[in-house]
Amino acid sequence: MKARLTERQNQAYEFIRSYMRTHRKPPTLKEIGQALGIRSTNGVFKLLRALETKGYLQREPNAARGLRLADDEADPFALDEGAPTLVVVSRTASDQPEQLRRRPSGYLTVDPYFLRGVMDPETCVIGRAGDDGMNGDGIRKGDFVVIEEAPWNQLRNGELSAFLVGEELLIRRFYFANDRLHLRPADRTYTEETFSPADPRCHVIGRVIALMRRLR
Amino acid sequence: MKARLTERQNQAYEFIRSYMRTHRKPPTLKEIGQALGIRSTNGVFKLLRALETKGYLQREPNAARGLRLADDEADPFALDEGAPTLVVVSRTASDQPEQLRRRPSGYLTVDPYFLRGVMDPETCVIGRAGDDGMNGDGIRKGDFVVIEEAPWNQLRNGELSAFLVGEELLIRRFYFANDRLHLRPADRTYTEETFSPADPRCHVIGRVIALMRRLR
DNA sequence: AAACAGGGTGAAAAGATTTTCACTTTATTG
DNA sequence: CAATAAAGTGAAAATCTTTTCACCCTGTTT
Repeated sequence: MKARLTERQNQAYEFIRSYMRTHRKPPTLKEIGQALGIRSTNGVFKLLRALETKGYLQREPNAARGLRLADDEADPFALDEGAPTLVVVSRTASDQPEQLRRRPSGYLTVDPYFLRGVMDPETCVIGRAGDDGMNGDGIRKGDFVVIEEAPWNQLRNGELSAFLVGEELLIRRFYFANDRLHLRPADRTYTEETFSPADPRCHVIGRVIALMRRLR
Repeated sequence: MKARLTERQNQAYEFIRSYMRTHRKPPTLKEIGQALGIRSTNGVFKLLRALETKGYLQREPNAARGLRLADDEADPFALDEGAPTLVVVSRTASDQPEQLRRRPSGYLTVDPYFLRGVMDPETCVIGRAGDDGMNGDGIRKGDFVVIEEAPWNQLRNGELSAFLVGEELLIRRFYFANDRLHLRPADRTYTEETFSPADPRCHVIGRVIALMRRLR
């Protein structure tokens, strides 16, 4: 059982964790000090040493940002308590669409409210809109889209859907006509593309059921 | 579309990626050099600069381990321990803006990734865009917006912000000029409104930092 | 042939970061 | 009360890291 943390130590610990989440790397002593209002790096140094001896932190001596949380091995899927965590697929996965989930670029937690109607959250992935072709529908390049995986013959005409074409994840309205898949953009500056269902250049991922965007 | 990587650049990129997985932080130039057999940090430096201009990497100048994979948006480390749950404010709260949180119409879980830069998730609430005044910026009526609460004098000019005006939650760009608050829509069909800072008809909630939309 | 991009070497300069030192404050405790 | 632990201040020293400079080598392009 780990030793109890003092209020101040807990603040430091919490800051480090939240910093690591957003920055993908540990903070420097100075950054921690700024966040907690400590002017001397030595003040921070002592806090960290305390956290280390209490077993909350591991430090790598003399290394810049040489911090690591002692218990950060958690499986992202293990802690679903209501909110499922979905794979964010990486753009470099386009060469092997079958292995979308194999090379995740990250994970995002999504409120179940946005997964309404989905039988199994495991059938969903998150991607990022690759262009501005759906600007007219309020979807911008870079937006995170929650996609329920589905083969093309399960998509309804006009349904907002996601496709892997070339290196890009395209969001389009899907139509099936004349034995061909039609990907219709909402913007006139983008042209409608059509593919035969068997065309390997176009991989259908599924329907888009939600959208998230970070604004800063 | 991203430029192709050379063999060497790809090796560097892959090393950085695998290093980050195991170490939970980016490597130093020296560490990269050791892994690839490059004796001069300058050799590594040039590789990184190439990766940056080709869009595979982002660098933070002069910062130790100031690397970040461009294709690595959400948290790859899963330090998760439950995403914060925020209050969704009800539209009927407009009569008593001070008590926004008192009458929640619901709760939503938000991944910490979308709260970047927010010190305390408790300072955030969620509202729903009351009109289409920001259609031009890809925000539609009914969208869920995550708002970091802030008084008007802490908002920067041009910052996407949220206001309670009448019965509606308005999303607008905020400008302060001539001693008045200007709420500027992105759509011509809506007119810019201005208020004196003391005007009780306009209640400033804060800045909009993220957006979520259910699409079915 | 000259010009250029990709990759490197070595060394040095410029910054960033971590550690150490000496001393202070506040609250708690035997 | 004197002793101790937690938390800090300020400054300086010791290390790390990133950046810049000057040059070298090898293909490919012009």
